[in-house]
Amino acid sequence: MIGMDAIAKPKGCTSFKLRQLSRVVARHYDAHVAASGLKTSQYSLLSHILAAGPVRPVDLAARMSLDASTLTRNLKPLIAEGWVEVGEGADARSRLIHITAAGRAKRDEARALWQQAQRSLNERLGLVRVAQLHALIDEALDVLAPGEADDMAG
Amino acid sequence: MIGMDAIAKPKGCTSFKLRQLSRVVARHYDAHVAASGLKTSQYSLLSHILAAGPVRPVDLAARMSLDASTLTRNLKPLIAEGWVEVGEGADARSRLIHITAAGRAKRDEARALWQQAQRSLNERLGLVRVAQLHALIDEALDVLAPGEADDMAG
DNA sequence: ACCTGAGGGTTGCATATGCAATCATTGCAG
DNA sequence: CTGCAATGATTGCATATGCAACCCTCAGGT
Repeated sequence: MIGMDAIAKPKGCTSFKLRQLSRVVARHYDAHVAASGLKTSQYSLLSHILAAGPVRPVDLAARMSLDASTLTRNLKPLIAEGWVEVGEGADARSRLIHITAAGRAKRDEARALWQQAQRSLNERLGLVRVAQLHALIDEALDVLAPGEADDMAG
Repeated sequence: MIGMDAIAKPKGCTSFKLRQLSRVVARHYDAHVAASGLKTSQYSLLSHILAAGPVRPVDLAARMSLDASTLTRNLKPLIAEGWVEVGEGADARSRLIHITAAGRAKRDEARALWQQAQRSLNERLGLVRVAQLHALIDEALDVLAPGEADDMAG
C-alpha cells in the first residue's frame, strides 16, 4: 500500500491523555515536594512570582496560561502563609504581586526537593524522552497560547 | 566539542509544563463540547464507562489513573443527570458502574462535538505533532503507571 | 466463633480550575 | 464634563483532584 509510511492517526483523546499524564506526574512531584509543605503547583506559582515579580495578576495569569480568577484564589494560601504579598499597582484597579523574604526561603527549601523529583523522573523516563516531551509541549503552547510564552527554570 | 550532539537537558518543570498544556487543551475541547452540556472530563468519564462498563470503581479508577475518591465524586453529576448508575457488585463491599440509555444518547451527542474539537486541534498543531505527543504520553504512562494501560478511542 | 489483616468505597479537608457576572477604575469620545 | 466602552480584579457557582481517615466486608488462621 502506498503512503502507509505516514504517521498513524492519533486514536485517543488528546485532552484526556494530557490530563492523565498530568495527574500521574503531579503525584510524582508532590510525593517529593510535599516535605516542604508546598504542593508542586504552589511551588511553580511561587517560582513564577520570584522570576517575574513584582507583576500584575493579569500578566502573571497570562504567562502561566491561567484564568485570572484561578490565580486570585491560588494566591490565597501563599498569602496566608506570608510567602507572597499583593501591593498597590500603578493604577487603582491594578495590583502588584511580589514574593517575601519568607517566600524566597521557602522556595529555596522546596527547590532541592523539586530537583530530586525532576532527576528521579528523568531517570525513570529517560532524558531523551523528557527532552522530546518538553519540546513538543513548548511547540504546542507556541501555537495554542501565543504571547503567553514562558521560560521558567523552576 | 565532543558529545555536544546530545539532546539538550530539559530546563523547565515537567509537571508545570504538562499542567499548563493540559489547561490550554482542555479549554479548547471544552469550548466545543460545552454545547452538549458536558465538560470534556465528563465526556471522557462517560466514554470510559461505556467502553469498560459495567465496571468496579477501583478498576475504572486504575484505568484512568484517578484516585478512587476522585472517581466517586466525579460520578455524582453524571448520576444526578441519569447518565450513569451504580448497582450492586459481586461483593457487598463492591459496586458496578454502568451507563444508562440516556447516558449513551448524551455521549453520542457529545461525540460529534468532541470530534470537531479533535479535528480542529489536529489542524492547529499538525497531525505529526499530535501523533508524536500521543506516542510520548503513552510511553510515559507505560513507565509511570504500568498496568493502568488504557486504549480508549474517545 | 474470633481476631486480624486485606480489600473496596466514601467522607473530611484543602487545593485547583474556569466561566459568567459583578464591581471599580480609567480612558476617550462627544 | 459626561457618559460609555475597555481594563483589571474578585465573587458565585460548579467541577476536578488527592491524601488521610474512616467504615464495612470478606478471607484466613487459630
